[in-house]
Amino acid sequence: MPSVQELPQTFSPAEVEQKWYDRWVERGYFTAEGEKSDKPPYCIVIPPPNVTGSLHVGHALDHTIQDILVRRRRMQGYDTLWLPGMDHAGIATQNVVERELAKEGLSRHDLGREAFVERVWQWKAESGGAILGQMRRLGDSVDWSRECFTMDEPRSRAVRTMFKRLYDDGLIYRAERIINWCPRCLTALSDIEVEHSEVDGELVSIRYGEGDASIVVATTRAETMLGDTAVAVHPDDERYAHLVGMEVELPLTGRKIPIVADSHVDPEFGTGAVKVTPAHDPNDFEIGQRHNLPSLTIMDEHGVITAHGPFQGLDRFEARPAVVAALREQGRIVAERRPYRHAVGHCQRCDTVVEPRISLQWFVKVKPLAEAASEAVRDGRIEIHPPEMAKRYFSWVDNMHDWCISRQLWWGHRIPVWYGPSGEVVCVGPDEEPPSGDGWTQDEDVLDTWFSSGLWPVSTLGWPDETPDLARYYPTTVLVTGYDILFFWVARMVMFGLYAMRHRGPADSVPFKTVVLHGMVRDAYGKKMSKSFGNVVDPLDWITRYGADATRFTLARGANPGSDVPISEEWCQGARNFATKLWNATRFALMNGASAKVPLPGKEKLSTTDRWILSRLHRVIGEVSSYYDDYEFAKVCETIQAFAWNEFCDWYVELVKPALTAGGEAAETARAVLGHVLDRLLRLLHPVMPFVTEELWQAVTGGESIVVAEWPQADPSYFDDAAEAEIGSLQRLVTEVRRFRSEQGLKPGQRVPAQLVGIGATVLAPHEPAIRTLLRLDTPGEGFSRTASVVIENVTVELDTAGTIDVAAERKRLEKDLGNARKLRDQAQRKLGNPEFLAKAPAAVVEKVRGQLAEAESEIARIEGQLANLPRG
RNA sequence: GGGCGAUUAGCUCAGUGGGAGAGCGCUACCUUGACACGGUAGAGGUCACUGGUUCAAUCCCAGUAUCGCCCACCA
Repeated sequence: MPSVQELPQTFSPAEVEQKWYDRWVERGYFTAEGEKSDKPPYCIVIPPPNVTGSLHVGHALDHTIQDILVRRRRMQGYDTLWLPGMDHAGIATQNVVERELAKEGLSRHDLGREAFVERVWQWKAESGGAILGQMRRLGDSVDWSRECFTMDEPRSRAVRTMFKRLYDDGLIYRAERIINWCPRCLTALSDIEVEHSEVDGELVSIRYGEGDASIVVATTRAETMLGDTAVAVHPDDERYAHLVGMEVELPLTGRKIPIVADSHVDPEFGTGAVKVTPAHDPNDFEIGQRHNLPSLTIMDEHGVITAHGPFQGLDRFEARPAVVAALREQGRIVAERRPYRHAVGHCQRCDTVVEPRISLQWFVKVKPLAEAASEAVRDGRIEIHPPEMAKRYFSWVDNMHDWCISRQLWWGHRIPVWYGPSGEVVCVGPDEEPPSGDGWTQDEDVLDTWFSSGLWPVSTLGWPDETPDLARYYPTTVLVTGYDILFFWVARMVMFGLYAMRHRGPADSVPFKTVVLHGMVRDAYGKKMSKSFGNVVDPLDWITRYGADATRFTLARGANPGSDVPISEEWCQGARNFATKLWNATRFALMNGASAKVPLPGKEKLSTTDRWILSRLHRVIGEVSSYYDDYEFAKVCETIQAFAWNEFCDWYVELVKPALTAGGEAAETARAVLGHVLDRLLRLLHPVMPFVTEELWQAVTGGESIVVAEWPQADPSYFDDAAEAEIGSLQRLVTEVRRFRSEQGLKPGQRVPAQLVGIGATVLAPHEPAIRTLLRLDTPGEGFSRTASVVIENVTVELDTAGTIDVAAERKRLEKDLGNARKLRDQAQRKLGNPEFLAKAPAAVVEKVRGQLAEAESEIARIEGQLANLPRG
């Protein structure tokens, strides 16, 4: 425990952080108590970061919020479990490792499946270790004894169990359907892994058929016409009624294709006729199903044309202009619109244009799961915060398509299905032996990475086993994550959690009771962070230069609910400055013998100043506690900072200095109050700034650790309106005289003889010594000559400025103030003179306006008095 | 195309049916025995626009404009 002497002059975060984090872990503060605990449980599972890469500032925000919640609950006496872990991040990680291999001139196929996966595990070991180090630097109070990985043995078992159960329940099926395909990653993608963005394309209208039997279709993807198997028109479209049922010749191919009527077609768009390519467009696929049309695949998995003819071997983007050119040559192009902006799907991981493709894949039948997930939020078993975000949740779960879960990757959970020599299909549970014998092979594909993430809240607690942790910590209390993965992750956890734990009944099968969504971290101008823009913040860099506390404070300070989080280095410096301010205030207090170990004297012994700061402290404790309860982290930070800096440091410490210097009973009391306030203040701030508060709290209290200190309680018996009013009045007096001194160019250090006329009759009488110290006012001696005066409420401060004062400037200033005061008075009078106002406004408001009028009038009197006191000339 | 949100000081954002706020930035003065990562004082805003409701609107309602985000199978 550092003593006064050991507390160095400035705060150096690096040493303090390292020292305390190690000690916290050693002492087991972060380890959940588990079944033996008699405390209420509080559990958060971490959104597992991808093993690939390192933590970015978005993680820092996410972790800061979770750590704030967990640290506070720990102090409140909960048995807290913050469960850490990482995600194998299938496609993302595989891509990273493939890129590494490419540097060596190798592809994953050169290594083969087994060696490649081995290589990814190696990568995971290095990269994952770095992430754990970053979490320690941030101060994450996670339970390291329970660390998980989505591909470790227990989690893999959970995945296989889930797959098996869903399969047996008929909620997982295999089918040949049109799916999103990335021709670069060479895998299927789910709907949400496709990002739509607007691109400039070209809309060409092509005439199919000849003469009377011709029809014009419009397309942005001319190359797919090679795979057309029909043309569709709306059933009620009279323009084409005579053509329905006929066939037209498809240009370039010589094939005849039918004209069908389908209500999907919008007669208003384009020519009202659509070319139908069932193999390469999801809509057309459905039209094809409805009309029993053949699907003609004309591209391979790389997006290269396979159709026989002159276009064979061309990439889809080369084929497009080539096809158009060929059609133009035949006079088939009747119109072109270019550029034509339209939305095109891109692979979330590599930005390649996604190609709809018919293939055999595994799907989760989401309807029953999604309905349950929707219901859980609708009926309040899960609360989404901020509530506006629930709309997005509903719009997604209520309109979800079946989820394609198979991926043609090597890194991930291999699908636990075996195929027999005679076409048998066997889904193998985790505790079962796969069928052996000739001809049996396991499915080559792996599961979508979100399949295992969706199980995270159950799998990390030991599911499918009924472990003590699962019994105790499920449902988890809060889930904290960015709104960007509401669909990817949150909705799926709800679906899977409800399903996996349904034996517990509706209330206890939800994976978490509250979802706290935060925004994205942005730069100081609200711009998205991006490498190319050069505005990316590395949290470790800030931690190194300004400390983890400052970094965390900056993030929490920006975290207003429902909006993105802007941060800047300057603000981080400000947060660092705040830590330093606290450091020095504590040093000052300790240097003067402050301690939280001595009990606070009885109220009758406390000065008004003491009672004021205690009143404010206890009100702030109450406010801040409810801000914590409401996930209002920005307000938590703001309120604590404003109290600590603007009230405690700027006023209380300054006011108490004379007493401390003088010694005696008042000093004794002040020391106790300083200790009391710092103790509470530090505890209140600890969840946000864990390190500096620990270091200082140890020095002030000598307690074991602030990590396990009790959460401060607001004690209403300290609320003291009279003391607050009195100090408010004192502050106005001091500020007004300071203003006068500053505007009159009196140097701050310059002592000025003054008398405080009338102070004896006011509540400020006992504060006269403090006022004189703050304002550097000497007691008047021989030859005192009043050259100026400042009037505040019932006190006139008469000053001997030993020279001329700038009367004109002062008069100008006072007249401006007078104008403002009169404006306020007139406003209040107008209201009070309005019978309708008096009749209809609530009594409290009328009272308030009366108060404003009185205040304005006294202000006017004050200023007029001061103007009258101004020396002439 | 559908949905959501925003518009308040130079910047980023709070805020309330009844006298416009914070942080940073800016200006001036100050190395005062905790702190210059500091202190004191100050400047700066028709609360996007237009209508409506109300005794009273920055706040509620409608519309307009601009910006942002999400969803989406109009070729």
